[in-house]
Amino acid sequence: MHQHIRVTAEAVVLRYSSKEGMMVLLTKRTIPPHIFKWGLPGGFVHNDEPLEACVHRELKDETGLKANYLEQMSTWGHPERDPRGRVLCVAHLALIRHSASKIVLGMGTKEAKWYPVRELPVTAFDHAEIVAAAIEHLRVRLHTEPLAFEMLDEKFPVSELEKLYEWVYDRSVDRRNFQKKINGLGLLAARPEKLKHPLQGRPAQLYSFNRDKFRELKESGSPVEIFS
Amino acid sequence: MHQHIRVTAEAVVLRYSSKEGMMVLLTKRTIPPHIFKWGLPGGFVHNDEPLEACVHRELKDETGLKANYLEQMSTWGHPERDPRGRVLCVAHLALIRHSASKIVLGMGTKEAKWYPVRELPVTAFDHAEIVAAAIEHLRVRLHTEPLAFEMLDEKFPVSELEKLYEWVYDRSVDRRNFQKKINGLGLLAARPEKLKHPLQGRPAQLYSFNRDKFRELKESGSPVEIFS
DNA sequence: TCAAAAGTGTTTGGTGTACACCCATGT
DNA sequence: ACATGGGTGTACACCAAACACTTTTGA
Repeated sequence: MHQHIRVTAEAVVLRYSSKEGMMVLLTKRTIPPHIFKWGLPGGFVHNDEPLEACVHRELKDETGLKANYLEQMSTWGHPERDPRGRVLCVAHLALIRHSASKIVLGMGTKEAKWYPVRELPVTAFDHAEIVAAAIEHLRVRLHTEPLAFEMLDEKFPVSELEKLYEWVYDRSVDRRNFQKKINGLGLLAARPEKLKHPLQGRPAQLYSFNRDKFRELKESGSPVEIFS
Repeated sequence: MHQHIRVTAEAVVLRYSSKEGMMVLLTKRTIPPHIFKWGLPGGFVHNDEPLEACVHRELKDETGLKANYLEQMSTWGHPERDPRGRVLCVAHLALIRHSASKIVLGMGTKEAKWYPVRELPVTAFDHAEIVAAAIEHLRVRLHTEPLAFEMLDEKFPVSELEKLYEWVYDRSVDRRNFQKKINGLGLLAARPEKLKHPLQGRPAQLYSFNRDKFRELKESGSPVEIFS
């Protein structure tokens, strides 16, 4: 008996801004099956290509974007998930900064668009499920891994970080306690400058993520809990 | 260009006992590549077979065992990981009770054996890495998921549960605090009987895991932390 | 001067952690 | 009686949670 299984690598690419919330990158299918529905960027893996390389390549081709962070998430292998036959999907989680998320379509490329994660259009295959799984994955990872900083600008006000966490965990957080906790860990480094021209209100102090400090904490044994 | 990628589903099958610690099930390869080295149970996925079904089938065929718990873990896709060509491995974590872990070889089946996780023999492919990843996976999951109970007998003394956690997190835990924490959650139900014929010392109270209570806690919103 | 967001400190309750003695059994 | 593991309670420290007023800016 000969095995015939095809494999795709796809990515749930997320960006966040306090204004629009969490958004996911989708591309419009131009061929059947599921023609004209929206799906995850990705595609068939080349024979000699690592999975992550495939995601990067397809993402570049389809949208011109470069993920700031990429990790494998889960593999979707239900035999009936694709009407064309057996197609395995190795799903990835990709994060990108809002400021670097402008889509540039290549020649003859399908349409691509950012959609609010909580207001998806009609999606192809099991891709809506995969997006949901990605958010669940984020929920687990954000407690202990500094993935939030992969979505924020290099310099950001604390409130932006806080709102990201509020979005992911879908609850409000006390500003003062949040700041205290984060400062207690020493993971943020204050920048000399402040946020220029806020839309309203007092300009916020800008911070950047102290990656070295995080590594240090992590290696010092005790588990690091960024957010509870 | 035609895609030619083969796919295997394999499992890191674990059992635990306080006497021997965590052990992993390995099978001895009888054909090249890596002939005579030890590898994970598993094999090529049938065209119309779900991934988990494949793991169950191969496990049954190769060792006569039935996993008590099975979940997908990660997919290993490096192009050079198998000298025969491109072979993707969808790795799973499987748990089994020590009392149900006696290997029964089928006809003409390869040799299979339990090995202490921290004293592996010479392994095939990247399987040693996959075992390490499984332990790491357990470490993350055991904080919040009741997977420990999938490895213990239906009825068990608290000390057995405690020692399992001590093994996984590789540190000692205060008996009294552990008991208090677990009882506080109400996840254990005392059984009327006590452990018969302990090797030494006072017979321990037996408990069983209260799955309904766990579900209830989980659904009541706040995240359940079984162990910190 | 008003609206909007940012910055800051104290109190309190709950929980993780450290710690020591007695109990039940087999030998 | 002794060795071995099982069962239990208390004190302390720390951290998470609740909570309100002042400051800085643009309009």
